[in-house]
Amino acid sequence: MRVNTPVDFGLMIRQARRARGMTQQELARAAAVGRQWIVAIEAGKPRAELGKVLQTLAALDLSLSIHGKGIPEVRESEDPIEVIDLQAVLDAHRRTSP
Amino acid sequence: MRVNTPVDFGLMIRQARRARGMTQQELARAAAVGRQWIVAIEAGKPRAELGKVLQTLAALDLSLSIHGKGIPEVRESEDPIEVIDLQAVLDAHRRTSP
DNA sequence: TCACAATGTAGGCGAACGGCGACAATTCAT
DNA sequence: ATGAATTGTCGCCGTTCGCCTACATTGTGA
Repeated sequence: MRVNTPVDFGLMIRQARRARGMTQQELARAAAVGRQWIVAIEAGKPRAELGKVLQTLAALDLSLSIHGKGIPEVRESEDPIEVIDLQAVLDAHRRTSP
Repeated sequence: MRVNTPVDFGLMIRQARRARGMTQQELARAAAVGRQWIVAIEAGKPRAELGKVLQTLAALDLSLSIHGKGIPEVRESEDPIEVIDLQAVLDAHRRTSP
């Protein structure tokens, strides 16, 4: 889902936290932040620091993607998809089951 | 592309800015932040405030998406995806590169 | 309904923010 | 090679952060 504002982040974090049955206290510990910081970010605090936001998303096993002109779809270092020689697979299949 | 750390944000912002032929000064004005703030965020400052980061992405016409368990794929109000006639695209491709 | 957990709020504290101006360093075109 | 544009760094300053403790509020289950 797209996130455009700090309020969006708050809603998403709260939703994901609840989906995992976590309390604010638990999430705070998992993300290494104070409990009131969770309260604040879930309320959409715009001046929250970026690093803690990312820590929190990670603690919730959420991932962020960025899109737009000039941004490649994937990074080299990102887990590459397996390369398959479709032709070879098909050939092999034809040989075994004609 | 996935972004996991503040450094990732910095790289993406710089890349998008250059892809648009903008100077740090111009981006700073467009995002309503100081020029030194752009310097800092592009360097990966972890304690930058969330709101300004989002302003900057908006100024670059970049969009953020969040994914994970408990997060719906799209929001009701989100702009619908373009409908593509795959068959037509494939037909055209076959004609140009048989 | 009642008690307890979960969540939201307030004040105090040291630390860091981000804007600004000024200056160095780097990049780039001519 | 040289000069301008772009980018990076420094210090000052008022503001805000985020953590903490403690207390108010809301929610939830027995």
